[in-house]
Amino acid sequence: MTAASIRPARVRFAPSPTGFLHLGGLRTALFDWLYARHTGGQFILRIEDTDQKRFNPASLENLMRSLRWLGLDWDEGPDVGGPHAPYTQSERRELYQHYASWLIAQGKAYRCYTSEAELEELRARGLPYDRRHRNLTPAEQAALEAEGRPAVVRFAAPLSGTTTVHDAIRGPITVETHSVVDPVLLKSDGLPTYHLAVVVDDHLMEITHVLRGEEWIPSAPLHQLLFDAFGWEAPIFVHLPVILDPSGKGKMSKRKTVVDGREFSPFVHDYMEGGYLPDAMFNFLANMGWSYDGEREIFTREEAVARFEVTDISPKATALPFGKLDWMNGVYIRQRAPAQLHAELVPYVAAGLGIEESQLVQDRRLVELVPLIQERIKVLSEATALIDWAFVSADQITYPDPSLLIGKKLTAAESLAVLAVCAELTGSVDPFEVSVLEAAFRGQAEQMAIKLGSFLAPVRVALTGRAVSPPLFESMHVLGREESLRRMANAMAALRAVG
RNA sequence: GGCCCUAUCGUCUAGUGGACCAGGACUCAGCCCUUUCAAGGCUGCGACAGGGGUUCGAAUCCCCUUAGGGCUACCA
Repeated sequence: MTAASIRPARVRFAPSPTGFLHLGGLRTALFDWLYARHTGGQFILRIEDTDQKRFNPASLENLMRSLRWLGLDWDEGPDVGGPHAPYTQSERRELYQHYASWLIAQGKAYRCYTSEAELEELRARGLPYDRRHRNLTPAEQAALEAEGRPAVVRFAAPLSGTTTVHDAIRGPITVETHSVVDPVLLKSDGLPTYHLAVVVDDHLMEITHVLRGEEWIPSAPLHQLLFDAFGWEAPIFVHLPVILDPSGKGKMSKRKTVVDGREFSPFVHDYMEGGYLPDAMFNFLANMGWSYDGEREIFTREEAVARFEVTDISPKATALPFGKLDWMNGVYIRQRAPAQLHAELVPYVAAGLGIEESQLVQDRRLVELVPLIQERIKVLSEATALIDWAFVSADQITYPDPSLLIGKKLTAAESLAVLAVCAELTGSVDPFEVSVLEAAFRGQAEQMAIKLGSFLAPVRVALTGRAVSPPLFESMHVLGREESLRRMANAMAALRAVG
């Protein structure tokens, strides 16, 4: 543990509710949470909805649901309240107006009457704002006010010197102060811009560490200048590397993209619905820009909390390795207790089968099937495709390609004979248990001098309709003796029909 | 264009001047195991962007080049 983690940190995740939460945002929230928990501090959720034009009401619910799914619980926030409520910026507008007025009174900010059109003109000529209203005489200002022109409040940034912000990952970042060209603090609609709101709120909410995307680095000097202007101590800045597109080229887009023929979604809810386990996603994301120790990539939440340091985060942008996500999700699925996996699988399988969950929860077949597919699926949503044969009647197993019923190195006649003898065994074994079935079938295969794999192939296809299935004797047991016999009979008929 | 950030296997990463002819993971290939498919085990392919310094010694520090990325709004 380093000196940086001795003090309990107050860390906030401050998304703007303009759309669905994406993986980059979730990673930021995860790091926020990890650091708050590591230091025994607080994790705070704050909603930055100062852009009323882009506000999307659905995004709020999506956001909270996504955070809860990953297990990121917040100590203060819009729904749970806290000592610095409200936690929604649109409900704090008077606060920002007050601080903007204070800045004006101090001569550190001023009202600017430049219209959008005038600004557009400057931009068209490649020029920044020319500070035209920074030093208005009282008479000039009165005249503009009298015209009823809408005004914004701009920061009167210092005109010389350099400004340095300290980034916990990158060290000092220094820029020429004159490059900060009097940014707008208060918009003409009375709401603050991000810059004012973030500084005021981070100070008022006693935030100690600001973790945010590196796209904020360019405006960090402005924020430093604002903290200075207010006479406040700035928090520690931690600019997280951006997450790149899976192709590795460019920032991850906010739409689905296709790479190597596979579709990738940036949205968290697509992974929730796609059958990824929150534990796996947590573990996966924790490896994006941070690493546990260079050797282990699988670790628990507790282990990550114990070890997480903001100064260990890499400054390098990363492309999400989705192949590794799948692998890791598979690892977590295999680690699951069968009973828990069963519970997690029910919604997916019920949906896949098109039946009600209530019809499935008690179904003995699924209970038996879960351990069989546990090491064969990487995401929950793949389960149905592996076991749907167990939930249909014998007649629904058709053999469109009867040649599949022919085992490797066997003729159609031999396969038919295998099926016949297997049906006989199936009908006679007692008790109808996996080990008994296996012993009987093995003995028979040996007697007929057929490799077990080839011997079992016709039976596998007969029972499941496919050449690939969960282990055979267990599958037979799931179906039961009578159902197994029906399917073998049908298969033999299908094979004879082409034979 | 301007300002800023970054640079180790295809990808995610370890590495903070000597223990590195660079370690782990995913992917891929081969072999083993095997009841198909998986899972598991073993082996292999595979990187310090380039050039200058500093130093007895550099992946590690400095500079330049190159490449990628971000920002450049009364959006966040």
